[in-house]
Amino acid sequence: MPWAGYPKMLRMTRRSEFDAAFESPHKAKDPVLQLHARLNGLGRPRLGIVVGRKVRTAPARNRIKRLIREAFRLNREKLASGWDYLFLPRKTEKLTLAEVAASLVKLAQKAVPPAEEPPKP
RNA sequence: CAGGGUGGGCGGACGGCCGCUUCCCGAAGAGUCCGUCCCCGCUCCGCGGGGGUCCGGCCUGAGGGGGGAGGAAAGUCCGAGCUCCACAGGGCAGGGUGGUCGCUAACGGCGACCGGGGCGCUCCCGCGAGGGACGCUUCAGGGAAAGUGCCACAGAAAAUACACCGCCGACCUCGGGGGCGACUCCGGGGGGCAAGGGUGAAAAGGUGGGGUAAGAGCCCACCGCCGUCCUGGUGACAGGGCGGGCAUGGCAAACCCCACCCGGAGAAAGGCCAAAUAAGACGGCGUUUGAGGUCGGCCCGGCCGAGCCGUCGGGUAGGCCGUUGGAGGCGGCAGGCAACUGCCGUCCCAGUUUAAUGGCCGUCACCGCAGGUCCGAAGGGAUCUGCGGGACAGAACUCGGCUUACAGCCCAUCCGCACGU
RNA sequence: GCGGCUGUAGCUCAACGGCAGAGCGCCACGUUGCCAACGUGGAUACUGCGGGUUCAAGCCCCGCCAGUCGCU
Repeated sequence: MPWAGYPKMLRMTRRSEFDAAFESPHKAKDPVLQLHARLNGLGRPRLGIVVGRKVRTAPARNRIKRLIREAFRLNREKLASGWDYLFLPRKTEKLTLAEVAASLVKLAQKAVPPAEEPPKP
């Protein structure tokens, strides 16, 4: 069983990090999610989530974030290290973990060019 | 019985796997950062350099243990604590509250009481107007004889009352008739009246009688109202006696008046550390004859006070504290109608910051629908199987309320043998 | 966290507390061979929602909802 934790070092926490990810050219989207990916030079992947006020209530926003976090956590093996992954939800109602996970993996592979994957330190 | 009303409570449980956050313990490890220890130098406080890693702290951390959303955490509508503004002073302006008494840290909250309004196949009294009892319900409920303003349309008239239809023909007068005459009859005018009609949300007390030409508080009785005194009550008020023929329409959630309350800003408060630009340019005001500040406006007084304001240009926007033990929860006893309070015992119960408290699965319980079986006279109930469902909503300094949202369940009480079956 | 403003016909806006209106748009008819323009007539609103005050509320008061703009 691979270690599937989600500590703070795997999260994006700065305003500047989010702004940089939005400026990145590596983008992909499908009906469920939208992804902005960016090289972070840290040798590990990091996750950022933005759920707008369009989703009215706080519990609904939390639900979306939790599902995306869970999908990220369980599928980290399939993601390229050294990248920041900023996700935005496009579908906001009746989400399931399975569809979020499928979308997340697919978009990550689509947005990140395999050649640019940095060597492990 | 179903189904409702009112008040109160709960807001799924258990297990498996994988995670998040915080606190504590901590095998072991590393750096040589700080303290400490040793040596050396300098002008003996101290400072600088070198070294050791025994001890303490910091750092990393296998593993173990404890805690981890709500009744509304929400809206931000009130009230406080707390922090800063030197103290939080006076007046104006502004805002808020509004029956009384109490509770409270405080409140626009809560409790009890008082007083209005509305409703009743209800009851009692009265010829009647109406009064009383009971039950339910509702009220932002100070002041309208300080002032100002408004009251559309309709209507004759809307607050100095008034006279369209109408009623009267006592008094004055004109015309006509009858009678010898005293006088009398008819019609009109001046005039008298406000009972009836009609309008309106509202028509200037009401009912019954007397009275009159007709009428009218004109007079009387009762009901209502006003004034005054007495009694009871802390009080709002209540009850009673006496007096007055009745004045005082409504609106203050219109301006306003009265009483009481309110200094401002808010944890992005505020404090500390680190990092970074620059001692930037131009313009204006000012240094004891005082700029500016004292986070809403004006004035006065007091205080601080040498810088302040505008435009352009540039830099940083990271960490720690505040930050969770409190008007605190639970239980018992006592006081009070109650809100609530006192005493004793006991418990420690989130502390995040792109923001934790979760994800998936299973079992049970719950609810709805469909079908079967059983019980009952029936409405229904019990049980089994299958399918579906699980609300409103996420702490962000902390409390007390208010308001709003909410699947389903439980308890108490009331309506309901029926106008649902 | 603190504060302001707005909500009325399909759209943009009016309305001393007294019967909710204007412009554009829409519909019908006329005009034209047809269309546009023009002319005539007409429809369209539980004034965001729920209460209250008042004889009477779009307007006054209270509570919600939605939108929008600021400050730090």
